Amino acid sequence: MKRTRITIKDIANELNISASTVSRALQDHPALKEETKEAVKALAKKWNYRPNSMALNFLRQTSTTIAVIVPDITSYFFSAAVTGIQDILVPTQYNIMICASNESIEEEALIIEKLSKVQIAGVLIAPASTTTNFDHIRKLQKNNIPLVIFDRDCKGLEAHKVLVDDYSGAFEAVDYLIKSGCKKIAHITGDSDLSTNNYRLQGYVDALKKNNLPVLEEFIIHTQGFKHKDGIKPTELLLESKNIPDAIFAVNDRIAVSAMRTAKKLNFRIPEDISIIGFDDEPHSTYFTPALSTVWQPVYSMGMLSARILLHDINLEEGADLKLRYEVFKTELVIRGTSKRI
Amino acid sequence: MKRTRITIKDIANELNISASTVSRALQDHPALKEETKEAVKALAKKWNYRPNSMALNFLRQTSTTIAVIVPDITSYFFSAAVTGIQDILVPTQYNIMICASNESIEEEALIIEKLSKVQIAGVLIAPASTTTNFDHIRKLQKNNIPLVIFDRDCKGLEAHKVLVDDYSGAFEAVDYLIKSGCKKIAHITGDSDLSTNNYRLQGYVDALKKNNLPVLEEFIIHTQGFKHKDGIKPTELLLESKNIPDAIFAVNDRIAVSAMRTAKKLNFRIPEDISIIGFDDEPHSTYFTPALSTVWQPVYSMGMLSARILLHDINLEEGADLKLRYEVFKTELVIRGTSKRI
DNA sequence: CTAAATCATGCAAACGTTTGCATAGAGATT
DNA sequence: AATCTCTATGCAAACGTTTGCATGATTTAG
Repeated sequence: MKRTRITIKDIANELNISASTVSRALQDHPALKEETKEAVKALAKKWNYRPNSMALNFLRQTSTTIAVIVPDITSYFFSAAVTGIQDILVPTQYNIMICASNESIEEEALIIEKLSKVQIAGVLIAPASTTTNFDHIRKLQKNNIPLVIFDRDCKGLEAHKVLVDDYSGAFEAVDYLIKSGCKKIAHITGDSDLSTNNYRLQGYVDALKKNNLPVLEEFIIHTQGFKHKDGIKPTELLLESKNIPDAIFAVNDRIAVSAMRTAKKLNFRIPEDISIIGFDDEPHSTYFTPALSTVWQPVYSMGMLSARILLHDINLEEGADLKLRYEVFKTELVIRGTSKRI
Repeated sequence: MKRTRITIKDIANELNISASTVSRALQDHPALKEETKEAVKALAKKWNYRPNSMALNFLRQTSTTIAVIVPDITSYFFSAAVTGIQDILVPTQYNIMICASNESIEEEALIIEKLSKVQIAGVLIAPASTTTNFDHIRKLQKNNIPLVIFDRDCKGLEAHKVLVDDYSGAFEAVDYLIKSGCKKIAHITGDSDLSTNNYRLQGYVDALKKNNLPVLEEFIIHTQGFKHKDGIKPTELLLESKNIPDAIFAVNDRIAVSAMRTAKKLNFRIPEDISIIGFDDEPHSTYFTPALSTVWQPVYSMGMLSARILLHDINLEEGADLKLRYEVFKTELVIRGTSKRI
């Protein structure tokens, strides 16, 4: 009981005309008699004719699939970005293929390898935190596949980029902490291979410097992952040391949240004894007690703009000269309960 | 500077043999001379030949794309399920296309409409909460596209189904609350069109009955969405009424979390004055104070099994008789700080 | 030494659609 | 009546690969 789809030939046979006429009729070709067009369209509708997309792809040698590569779809941050991408792409003819690299450059390279087998129309990528070598990404460019890099920068790689101003986001947060009376501000940062982490770290350092506060190595703690559990040890380290900080600026909300819980367990009052500010503004961050102060990122807009830029690139005529876009979104400081009011 | 991919014909020309021989050489056809095969393979490698997947798809009239339709990729629950699906599908030849219905039957139907234009190998779907009519899903079946429904049941639709035992998950949670001394247990439930909500409600009701507690209509509050904000009003309603409950069993963690915050704002102590149990066990639920008691669902396993069942169905030989799978996963009650110890 | 069997390879069709070019028929112009 | 110009349609190639069948060359058997 194998389904055989209606083809253009079936319609042609039924109406005793050629396949080309049917094809043209369905495209409203001006050279055709109105009568013929109508007959074709009527039968096509009656028989529920659907063009065979695989024949089309084959003919044109391009597919209508756009790939999105993100480090982790489980995190709110990337799933919100993907939502933005979808909201732009769904109304178009393009379909979206979402791939997760699990923060691993190896998996990322494997994904690109697999994608290069199926032809794709374009790629949106937020590189893995371990991606320091861009050969696999360059391979896409060599194959003339339109590409947009978002959220995380690939220094030295020329491509469309849509980023967030992590530096000034971090700077503002730390500057606020200082203005609210904190003098010993620690920073829990992540993998130093990652551009976003570095920009945030730099913002932290510069805010201290600007306010004539010392930059202490013991106050900068590196952690590996982005998950809640990765915030526990660093916080214990800070709060059980001799030189206890009066504020923690965490690289993201998850770390901030577990710093909060760890501080509470160690009987610190928030924000009286220790202020905490995160980064991301995940939806549940408001619901903690006290509610988390954090840095909001326009992640949905970032997804949308990335998708728009990619679409534009894909639809560029052959010869047109390509102008690389470099877009940076501003963050917003959201002060809630884990930091003192100015 | 348009890239022209190496084709089988290019190799054939270079070696002065026919395209068919090249094709067979690459497939290790036994009738070919070892010598020829090696020459072909060597050149294919040297020239970095990649089979044209669109030609293949066209020839076979099937694609290697599997679609996953979920109500919302932003929620931890579905993104974790998708991760399970990916972990099964990525090592195969299949590619995954993820689509979000935004809990809307209209968008869901639109997605299926769009998907039926591109041929797809199979579909995994967690239906939207508003999906009460299954015509669009049946259309897939009519087109002989393998299908697995997961997480949410479509009563009356015959298909592979992979679900979670919401009923007993809810029953156990409420039974626990009663055993811990609660006598006036309220339930914040969701959209009554949704199978999972109904099973949870039924489990709640039956647990009360089994323990000879009255089922009070005023203790069953319906809310529309699944987001944090949807839990505020219902909780206020409950805690500001004349008959104040001593426990709230919430339909999911997000609602539970906002019930928690609302209760705290109204100066209830948790769990002394009011116990709270959620459903889902999202990663951040542990990090609230007190940590949220909840019902864990094996969502990752559910995703994996769904993908495995779909793969099996896709690879079924033409005539083989199809046996519909109906799998139900057990939940696990996770008692933390928002409920009293027994 | 001829016929049969085996081996290695080529030919051509098929998948569905589009599109440049050709052409049949009708009407208009000389 | 011969030529020209439209108008409406058909023909055939192209996209890359696979595969059943045919075929030429070589080896083996009788």
